[in-house]
Amino acid sequence: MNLSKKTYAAARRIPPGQVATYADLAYAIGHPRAWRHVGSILGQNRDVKTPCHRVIRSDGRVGGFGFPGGTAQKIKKLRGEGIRISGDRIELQRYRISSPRLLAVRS
DNA sequence: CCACTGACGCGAC
DNA sequence: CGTCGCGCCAGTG
Repeated sequence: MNLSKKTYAAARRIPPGQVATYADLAYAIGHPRAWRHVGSILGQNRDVKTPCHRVIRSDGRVGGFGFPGGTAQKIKKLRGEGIRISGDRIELQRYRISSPRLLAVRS
C-alpha cells in the first residue's frame, strides 16, 4: 500500500461535518513531515468518492480543490455538511477531528 | 538517475 | 491581525 492509497484511505475516515488538516493526514499515514506531499497527492485525486474537501490547511483556511469549481466548490460542500465558514476561514477548534490518530491506517 | 514540483506549515516581522 | 520567505519530501517526467 503506497502513500497515495493510504492518504485516500485516511481521508475517507473523516466523518461528515468534520475536517482534518493536511498535517493531520500526514501524521495518520505515518509520515508526519510529508504534509507538502499530501497536498500533491490529493491534487491528483479524481475519485469523487473520496471526501477530499474535508482536508484543509492548519491555519484554518480552506485551501485548494482540484475538481471543477475549485475552492468555491469546496466551501459549498463543507457548508452543505453544516460547517460554518466566513470568507475562506473555518473555526478549526470547532470542526477539526479530535485526534489524527482516528484516521490512522495500518500498514 | 536527477531535478523539479505542489490542494502546505510556520516562524519572522 | 496580515504578508513574506524558506523548508518540506514522495512522485513524476
